[in-house]
Amino acid sequence: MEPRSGCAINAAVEALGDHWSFLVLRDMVFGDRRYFRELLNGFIEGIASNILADRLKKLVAAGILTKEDAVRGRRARYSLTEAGVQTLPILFALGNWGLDWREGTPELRTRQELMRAEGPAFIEELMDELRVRHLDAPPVPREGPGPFERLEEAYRRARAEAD
Amino acid sequence: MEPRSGCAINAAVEALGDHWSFLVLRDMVFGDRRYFRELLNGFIEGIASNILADRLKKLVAAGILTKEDAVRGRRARYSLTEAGVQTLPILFALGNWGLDWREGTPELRTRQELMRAEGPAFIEELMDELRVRHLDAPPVPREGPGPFERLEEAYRRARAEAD
DNA sequence: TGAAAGTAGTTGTAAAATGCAACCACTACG
DNA sequence: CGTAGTGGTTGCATTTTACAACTACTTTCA
Repeated sequence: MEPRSGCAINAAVEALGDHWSFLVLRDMVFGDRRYFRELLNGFIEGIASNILADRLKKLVAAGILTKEDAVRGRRARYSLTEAGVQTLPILFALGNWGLDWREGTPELRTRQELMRAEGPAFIEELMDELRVRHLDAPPVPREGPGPFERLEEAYRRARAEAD
Repeated sequence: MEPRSGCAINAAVEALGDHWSFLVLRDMVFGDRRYFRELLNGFIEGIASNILADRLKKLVAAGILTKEDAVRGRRARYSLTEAGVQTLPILFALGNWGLDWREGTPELRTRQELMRAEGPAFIEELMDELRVRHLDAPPVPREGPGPFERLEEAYRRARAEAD
């Protein structure tokens, strides 16, 4: 596909900018989903299987994901590439905007609010953890819970408070 | 339009996430274009007039833009709302990603490279300037050129160097 | 070994979005 | 009054998306 221009913003929009690509990345990152069925069934927005298949194919072609064990009928795992990991700041910026300008269920707001409260260093921490999970980077030496665990924890606390 | 979920990322994608909305915002912000024809003729990617009309209408409906002087035949000016100004970090994140992971013409890379080099404070400065231009905020007291002028300058320097 | 359940998709068809070119109603200006 | 410019709209062809059913293959377990 020929890019419509040499603009960096346009390049990102062409690679990622449709209704589903960002949501696929969101679910891979924050839902830790890496298999076709996992993604298909996990989507709160309800994606069709052919659209998911198409988006995964395009994201792989664009170098944002890789696909392992590509044998038909066998569970094939999708992983983020470094380019995929680097989309996290975009997801954060999108979520941050949506948090201010659109309503959201209290549970779903929690994640974004925590990320915002923790600041930019937290985004870096999440990206490092993604490199461990998806790119076989050596584990980050750390005392206490990792960034995703802290998100989970905040989520549980918010739910407990809501009761 | 019913949102497909209460997720903040999904909210942003539904409001902004199609091939054109981000590019309209980009041209309004960085190209300082605020009129229909200006946008229509200015697009390096070549947008159709009905698509531009539709996107502007949707962005107004979503509270991201406002439209003044809406008399048919008279120049109608579009302005960013505060929600629109707040999309700048998203544009920055998209451009930053595109800069690393896609090719771009040297001229167009300049803007993004400067923004990256100047850091997060520069984004804030740009947003303040947008509030002056679009929201009638009082001018920012400042010695020397403003952030958009500095972008222009860097752009000119890059072109001069290329020759 | 053989049925059942699970895997990643594909296929067919309808609906929606997009792209293109021509056209429209109005205003500003000389 | 005529011409150029304004912000669009209209009609139609093409492309993309959505939904549901179906396929080919593997794994599990009796």
